[in-house]
Amino acid sequence: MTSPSIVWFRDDLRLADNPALRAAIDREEPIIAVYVLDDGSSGLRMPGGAARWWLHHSLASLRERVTERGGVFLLRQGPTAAVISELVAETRAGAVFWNRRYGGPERELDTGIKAALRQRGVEVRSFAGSLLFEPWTVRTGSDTHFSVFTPFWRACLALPAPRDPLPEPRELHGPRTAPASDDLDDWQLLPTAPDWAGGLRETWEPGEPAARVRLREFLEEDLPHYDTARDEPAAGATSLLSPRLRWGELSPFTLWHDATRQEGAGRFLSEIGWREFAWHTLFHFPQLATRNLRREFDAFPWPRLKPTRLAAWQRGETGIPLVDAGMRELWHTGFMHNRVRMVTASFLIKNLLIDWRRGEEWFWDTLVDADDASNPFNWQWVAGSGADAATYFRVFNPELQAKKFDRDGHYVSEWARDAPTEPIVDLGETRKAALAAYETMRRAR
DNA sequence: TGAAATGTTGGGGCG
DNA sequence: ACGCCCCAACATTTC
Repeated sequence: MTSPSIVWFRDDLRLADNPALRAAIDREEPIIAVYVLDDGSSGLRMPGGAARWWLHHSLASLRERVTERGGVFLLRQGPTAAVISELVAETRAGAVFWNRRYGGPERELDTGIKAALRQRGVEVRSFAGSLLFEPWTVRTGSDTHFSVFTPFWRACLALPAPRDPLPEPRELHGPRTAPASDDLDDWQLLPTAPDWAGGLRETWEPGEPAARVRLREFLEEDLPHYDTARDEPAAGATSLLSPRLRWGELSPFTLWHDATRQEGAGRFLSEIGWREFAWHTLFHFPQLATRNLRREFDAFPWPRLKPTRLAAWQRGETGIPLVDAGMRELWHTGFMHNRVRMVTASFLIKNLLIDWRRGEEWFWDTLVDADDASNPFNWQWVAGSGADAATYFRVFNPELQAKKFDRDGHYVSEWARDAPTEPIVDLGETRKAALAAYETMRRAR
């Protein structure tokens, strides 16, 4: 009589360095891998359109890899807690393992599931797989959490080094008869009418093997001049690993292990540090996507939304070349170079005076790498309302930014060749209006 | 992980 | 040779 182990996959769509999967292997019972597509009833934020496209293909890749190794990979849809509970009953599973999540609704859900299963005598264990440093382990001298990045990251680096990554299993043994699974196509994660995913297909190959290829390539070819070239959107020198980390195709432990062995990786690793900082911030402030972290920004006098301006920004029709290039890269590829993200975000917030939440929602729907922490965190960083944020009066001038970081215009001509050239707003005047609005907010305190 | 305004300095043209 | 002015180039302050 067997009592299978369930490995519940979530934001960790990989075989290598997967501690939950490792624990199941060590338990030496048949393994049932499962991914649950929640129907939204649990308060979780559903992935946006581009993210669903990625999820589909990453799941397809992982399922194939599990199957190749003799395992089973199930797809189930419904309210998460009920789905897991039913699966345990149906398979008479003796254990459920997963890697931890750090968002508010996710933690609440996972805690409840853990308690309920344990009450039924099921072994439940969760593991650290998605963050190098778990939020409750990084504390200031006065036992609070950090609100400034530099001391935060210094404190992380002073902790015991992240563990070595775990090897990828060669074989997985499933139960004699596989439980039923949904058909991935029935989940309708891919866009159909219209199919707008052509640019995504041209740009990306989701899945763990391609993630590993890109990591190798980045470390060998791009990391040596990451410090300078990373700021130039046409240089192609950024890692492009953000969606790999978002979906867990690549473990941060693997990244850490490989990068720290190379000279001059400090800058890149500190970018990984910003990802950690964003997740820690979300852990301590679960409403990050909807509420200003700095409450004084609640008094910011956002004018009534002008939908045509928001639409012009979304479509890359602002008449500002670097902004339009960025927004078109985003629409086409599901990705935008980091510096251009800052410029387009600054333009929406400070030149169009549109609430950062509208921008956050658009990026959520169009980015393949948007996650619950980094996306709202970075929007609040630009808005000035976030943790260790840019002060509001730091307004990017997209023309100057283009001059500094896209001197030859390669990026703009790649993405905004036929974009309008008449700016919808005057950069100088709108900058002044934004500073005045900021001043109004400060006086309102 | 800003930009613009304002201040300072120093070389060169010129009377 | 000198003072004056102009203005780049850089530094500092302010938003």
